[in-house]
Amino acid sequence: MANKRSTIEDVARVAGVSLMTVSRAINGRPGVGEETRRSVIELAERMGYRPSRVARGLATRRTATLGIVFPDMANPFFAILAKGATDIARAADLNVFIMNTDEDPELELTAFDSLIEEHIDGVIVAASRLPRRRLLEQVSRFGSAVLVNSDIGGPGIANVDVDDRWGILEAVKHLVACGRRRIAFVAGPRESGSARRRLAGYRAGLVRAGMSPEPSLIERCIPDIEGGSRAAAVLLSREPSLDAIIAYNDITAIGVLRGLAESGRRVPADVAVIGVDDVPYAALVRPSLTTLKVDISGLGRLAMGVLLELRAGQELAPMEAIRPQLIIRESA
Amino acid sequence: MANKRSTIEDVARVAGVSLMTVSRAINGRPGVGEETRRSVIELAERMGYRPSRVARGLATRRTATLGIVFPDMANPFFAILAKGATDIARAADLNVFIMNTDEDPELELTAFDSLIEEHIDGVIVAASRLPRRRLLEQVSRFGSAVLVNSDIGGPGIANVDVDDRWGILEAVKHLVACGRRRIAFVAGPRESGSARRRLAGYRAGLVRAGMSPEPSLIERCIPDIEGGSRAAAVLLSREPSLDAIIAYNDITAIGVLRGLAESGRRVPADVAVIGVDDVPYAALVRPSLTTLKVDISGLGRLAMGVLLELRAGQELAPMEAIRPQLIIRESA
DNA sequence: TATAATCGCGTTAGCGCTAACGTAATCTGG
DNA sequence: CCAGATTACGTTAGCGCTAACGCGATTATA
Repeated sequence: MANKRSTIEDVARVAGVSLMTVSRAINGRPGVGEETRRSVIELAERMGYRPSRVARGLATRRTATLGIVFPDMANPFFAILAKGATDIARAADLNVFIMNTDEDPELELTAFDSLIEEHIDGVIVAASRLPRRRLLEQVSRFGSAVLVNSDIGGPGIANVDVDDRWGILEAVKHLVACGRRRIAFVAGPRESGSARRRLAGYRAGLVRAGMSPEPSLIERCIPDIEGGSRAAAVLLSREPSLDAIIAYNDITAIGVLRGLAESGRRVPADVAVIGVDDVPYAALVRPSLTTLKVDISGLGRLAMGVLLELRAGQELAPMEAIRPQLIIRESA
Repeated sequence: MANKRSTIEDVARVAGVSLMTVSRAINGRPGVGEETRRSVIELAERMGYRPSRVARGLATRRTATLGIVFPDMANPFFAILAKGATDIARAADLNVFIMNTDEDPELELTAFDSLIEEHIDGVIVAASRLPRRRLLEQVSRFGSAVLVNSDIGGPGIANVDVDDRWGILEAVKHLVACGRRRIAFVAGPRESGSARRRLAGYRAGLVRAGMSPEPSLIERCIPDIEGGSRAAAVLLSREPSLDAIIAYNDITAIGVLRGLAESGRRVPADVAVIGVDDVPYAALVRPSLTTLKVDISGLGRLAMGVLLELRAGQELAPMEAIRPQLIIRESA
């Protein structure tokens, strides 16, 4: 096996032309006659010739490879993001290294080092665990970079975001339109940027509806089922009159559903519930969950599209944002 | 930004030694004095020098990069598999290209071409959509390859499998031990290799328990909730006395639960149900689902481990298999 | 003490490709 | 009909690194 691969020189020799003619023919560059080009391409194909991207990378100082750095591809959010991004990259004949950092800043740094060693042309970073300064320093090492859900800028750096604030604002608007007046919010972890933006959306939504956000209607929690369930119980004991709960995400919202059921509240008759993410189970629980769906794949495609523009030299890439969509099901 | 990266030559010049001394020092190879080595490494670090894997790859004809090819990383199975595999690769300081084929044989072929162009050292392939001959032909282009859940062999090719047959056999054994005697099987799609192996396990399990597999207790279906629900109804109408159902996977099993509920059967009192996969939702449904769990991450780690051995020249890699584990919950 | 083995380093020659320039043949236009 | 532009190639010089070999100085061995 592995019968030595043929090189551009082999092709040139057999074709009876120079290296450059083959190179130009293969890469569709001018400077070769149509007939020569066709025959060279055909010969190359017959010989099973495949250009070495490694050699090409060395010669051109562009590798036609990119990198994506995020915490964990076992998390569907990142998996789908990467899928969307690589779909676009593939269409442009670019390969991409996907690096998991396991939420570990040290591993994230070695990932960046590794990508530098691979001489990649650009990088997409989502949910970095590095402090702002360090992150900026790292992404600046690359020719171009796109940051997802971050507001760090600089030359050759673009941003692509989910408009969480806008989404929750829509959710509040929907609940108000349904006649809900005591709307609570389960806020998720304090450190999370998205949690912060969602909370801001909640507050802005209430204000816009002529209400004022009350601290007693806001409860933080660990973003899992148990956390959601407990948060619901806490909110209910503090504000028995509440008639709607918006949760940090769907998992939390499912917990909220449990908590409400255990307290004897009916959903949506007594209390409406809205989650965020539209995870697959959201449609399966009883009652099925009304939720804010983000087109994650679209987010990935957008990020990669912006990166390609950046790579091509279109320096100006303003911040792009993707708006969630309210999926109305039984719970609200 | 992108202030020109320093090369090995820069380091050598500043250090006042030759290129090779730097190369040897950096790569931990013999032929340099301890003192020189330390000072060179320290200088390289201070200068922010990172060796170019591209140049190194050209010079050594080994790229220290690998590839993984599968249909869809938005599918958690593949995402987790890739995660496990890349964890191991990272520990060995290898980078990996992850290629999605979108279930498209054409795209799979271009993925292989692309990986050849990248000159990767080895590849892991899962759920190829290529005919056996073509797949063998493709993976033979690489120095080493590991196939997941396939039985294609050859020089430099190893296999890593989930022992589906054994798993279902265990499930049958468990049901028999619980006193079930009319065990049905929802078989999933006919084309799937895993479906075939699971069916074989079901038959073998019955035989081993002294029963004989009856066609009326086997029903194929589309592997989604609707399909599972319908299959349960069909089985029930054909064999009202059945007291257990093993489903192709958890999604199907959840459908089966629905179907049984709609027919007024209680689970597990009247009918026991077992799924396969242990998807997160399996623990959330009512009753919670007894299922066969596969350590997918372990499968990925195993695959990558075998690939690394192959790459290192340990030619002999017999077929390795991972056995599912029966997670006993309420449904059985 | 002579000889071989070892150590610590340097030099040379590529790996496979392309950028940049060179050159002969053909074309174009006034 | 001839200068200048254009076309269709070829040649040369690297990209950044390492394999392989070279070579003097030190150390072990007979």
